[in-house]
Amino acid sequence: MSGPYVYEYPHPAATVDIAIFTVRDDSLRILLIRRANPPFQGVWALPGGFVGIDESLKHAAWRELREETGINAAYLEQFYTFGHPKRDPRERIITVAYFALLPSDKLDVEAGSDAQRADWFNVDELPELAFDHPKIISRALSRLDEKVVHSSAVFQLLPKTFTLPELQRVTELIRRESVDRRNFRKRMLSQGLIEATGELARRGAHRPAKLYRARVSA
Amino acid sequence: MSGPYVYEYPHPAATVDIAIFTVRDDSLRILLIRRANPPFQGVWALPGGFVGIDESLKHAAWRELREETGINAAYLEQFYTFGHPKRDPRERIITVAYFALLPSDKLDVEAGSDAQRADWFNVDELPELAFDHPKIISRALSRLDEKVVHSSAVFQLLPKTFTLPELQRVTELIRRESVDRRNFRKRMLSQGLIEATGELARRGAHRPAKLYRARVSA
DNA sequence: GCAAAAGTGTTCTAGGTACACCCATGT
DNA sequence: ACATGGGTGTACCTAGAACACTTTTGC
Repeated sequence: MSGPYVYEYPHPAATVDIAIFTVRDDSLRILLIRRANPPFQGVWALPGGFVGIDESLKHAAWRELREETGINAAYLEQFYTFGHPKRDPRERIITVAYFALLPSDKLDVEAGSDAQRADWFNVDELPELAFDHPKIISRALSRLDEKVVHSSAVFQLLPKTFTLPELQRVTELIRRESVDRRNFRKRMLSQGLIEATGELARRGAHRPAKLYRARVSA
Repeated sequence: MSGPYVYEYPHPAATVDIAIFTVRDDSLRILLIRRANPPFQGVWALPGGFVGIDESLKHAAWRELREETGINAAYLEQFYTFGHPKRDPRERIITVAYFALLPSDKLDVEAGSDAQRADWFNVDELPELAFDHPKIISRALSRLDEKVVHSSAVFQLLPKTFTLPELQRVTELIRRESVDRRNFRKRMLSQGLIEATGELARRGAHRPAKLYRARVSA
């Protein structure tokens, strides 16, 4: 399995890039890695890599996710493919972009341990980014917003059990607008997507919040 | 610009495929072409082709659209990328799928003239299809459904002016469910997306319908 | 005048929004 | 006791759903 590989016509390279989101320190965060090699050496970028010639796109995305976070259970969804001819200075590279949602309590040491190599950035305070990654992230964020409105994907960003204020906060971080607490509760509880565990979360000098879990969809 | 092209690592090929929709003879139709060469010679398939090495994905999609229909004005949107390693028996091919919406009155002779080569198929009566094109079409249809609910893309399937019953019919063909005429009218007119032209459409032995046009979004 | 499709209004229901006070805890 | 954040209910409004008769035309 080593080159050279010869084709009659020029072929682009294919990669996957992953926007891995989580909620941490009261902000929506995305995992970025510092590029070890040119081009854009030392610049922050989305985790990603080449698609194996016999590897499905989703498999490549899972593999990258595992390599960067140590996690192999997460919500993973393809959202767009970027293929501008000059988006990579080396050669023509088409990248299939995925986003992944990680529960805040599953953050692996691997990613957090070496902030020189990988770090979780607040989506509102992004550093300079390699390639067309600002565009990719911006599209990932708007897709995430749609997801939160029209599906139950938010739960993927929370631990198995969570409180309603936590759920509301995550929603607000993504939607970028705040909602009335009573209306939020009413809506959530009437939709039947969550159920109380019966436990309480004692988290400070105030009344404890009830814990809920996402109901497995029928 | 001729081979051979040599790479250190194996590269997939990249194509675009387009699901081109229109409404015709009271049905939602998709343009298919009969494959002239192996694999799947003689079998119906989505129009599509290889992405030029210096060509953007969207440009490739426009080019294919133009080549197959003669049209170069239409609603065109990328919706998913298919990359299963075995989806093409020849080599690894990753295809970026687009859908296009054509107004019923702009159908070009090119596509209609030679039914041996290209034809408009009712989406409910599709022939046997090459590759993973059934999967691509199925995904295109569900995306189209979402579009119709959440955006004003439907207008792209209609002539510049149209009647409310026509608009309703197109919506019903895509959504696959019928709605009450009065409620449909009320909703459309209250949204302010259409405006009356003042003209009437005399189309048979019955009361003529008012013509409307889509309002350019503010 | 008859068949065929277009046009039109009201009532009911459900979901969304606005809004303010009491409750359980830690210190 | 007090500061902090969690929990709760009502009134209003808007959008969607159900529903039947009249109008205009071509033949």
